[in-house]
Amino acid sequence: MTAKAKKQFQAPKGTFDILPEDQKYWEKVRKVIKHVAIGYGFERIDTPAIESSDLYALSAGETTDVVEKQMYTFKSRGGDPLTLRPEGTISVMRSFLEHGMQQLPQPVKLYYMAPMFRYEQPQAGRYRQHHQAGFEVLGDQDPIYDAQVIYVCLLAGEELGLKNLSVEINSIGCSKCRPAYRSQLLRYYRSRTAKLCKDCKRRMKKNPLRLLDCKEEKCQQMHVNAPNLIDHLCQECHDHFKLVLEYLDETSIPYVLNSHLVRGFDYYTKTVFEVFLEDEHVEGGSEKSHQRSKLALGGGGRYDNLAKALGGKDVPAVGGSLGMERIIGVMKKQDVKVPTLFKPEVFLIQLGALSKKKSLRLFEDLRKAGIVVAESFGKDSIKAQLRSADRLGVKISLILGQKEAIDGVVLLREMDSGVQESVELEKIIKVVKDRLKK
RNA sequence: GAGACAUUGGUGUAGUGGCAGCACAACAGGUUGUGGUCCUGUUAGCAGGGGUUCGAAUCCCCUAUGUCUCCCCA
Repeated sequence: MTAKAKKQFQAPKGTFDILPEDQKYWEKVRKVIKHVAIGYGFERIDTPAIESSDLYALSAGETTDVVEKQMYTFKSRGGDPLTLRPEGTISVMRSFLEHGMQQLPQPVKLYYMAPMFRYEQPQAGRYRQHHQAGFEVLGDQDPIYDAQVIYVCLLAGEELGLKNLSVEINSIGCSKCRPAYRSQLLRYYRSRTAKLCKDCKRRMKKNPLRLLDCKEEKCQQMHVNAPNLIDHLCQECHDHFKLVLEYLDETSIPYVLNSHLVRGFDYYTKTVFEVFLEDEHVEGGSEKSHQRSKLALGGGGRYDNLAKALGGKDVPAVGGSLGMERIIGVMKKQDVKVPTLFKPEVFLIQLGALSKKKSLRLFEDLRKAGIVVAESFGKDSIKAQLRSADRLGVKISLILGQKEAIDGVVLLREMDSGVQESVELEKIIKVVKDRLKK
């Protein structure tokens, strides 16, 4: 490939190819997510990668970063503008309402694994197309499902062999108590606006709850005395949150309350949470670098108002999602072992025109018998083919030469010892199977 | 949207203004139809464009991509 062609045809910025060598990680993650989901009664749902653009403006919040500047939106011929989905929850709710799933036994538990699209500056662990695995429980307001969703997210990580996972949790109230809190918060900060950093001034207008999350030291000093959301929850939200925590106490989940935790979408109510990896290898060890080392693997929360925002009836719901790229990144970093996908046991070698023709049939007979076979039929020298066999680490090579093809036999070579014997073609499958058992 | 650093064969790298080298990988050989180790050979690169210079991988500018801070998020 010339340099020019390479330049011209790179994968688009912030996207990447998942190459064969990495597929084992993806396969493992998909398998474990599916296993955990099914174990907890979640059924698979797949929604389109495109949705009506209005869907997101109505639900996620028009002023959220994602809706404001991270969506891939385009005109569809003659129809409403479409958007490549930036997240999964909204599509699931849209589908729930569209297909009248309120008529099913409640709650409806759904899971998905799908690519998401956001226009932003790529960095490590942050892409324009990334994959999320999500769990949603729709149609039930019981706090036990908040706890279950959190548990399932963490469990998926643990079943994948990840260490040092933890959960941060908070309640951001509901449409009854949050507005009141918000105005209290604004009152507190309004007198102190001058001292706030540039970003916080913007946050005051856009999303006051985010003020609490600021990392600037000066701002943080102010946050200490700011009104605390937890103290301003209405009775219902308070009781709900208390129960969520009590249920979590029954699990082994290491959770931490974080009263500053706020999530990026407007549709969240009551419980919000994030799954983190506590990184042990912090260089330098300063407090700042320690904070940075915390990597968010996923998050979620309750979204009781989403259905209404989409024009449906009240559907209380809670869900969470995990970033698959980030999980795989941690698996590699923590050196989690995953099985190789293609591990042939037998290698079929052909020599000469006649046996080359016959090898296709023999290969298929072996495969049909459940034996994992490999070949390099395109190479004609026995040397090259044996080298391939060796590289693949097979136990047995079958050599079908010109002589053997005529005599109706095949040579069976044990790769470790180099011992060879001639076996009749009709018996070869049985013999190979016996040898592989040893 | 703001700032910093980076980019040399498929991969990892050396080369600070004077012949682009090394290792691994890949491919082909090392005399009849036999792998690993070894030996030989082949393929393949200065991200793209412009500028300075007798001469640029090297210095300057622009672009692209990557990485890291912010912002935000998975």
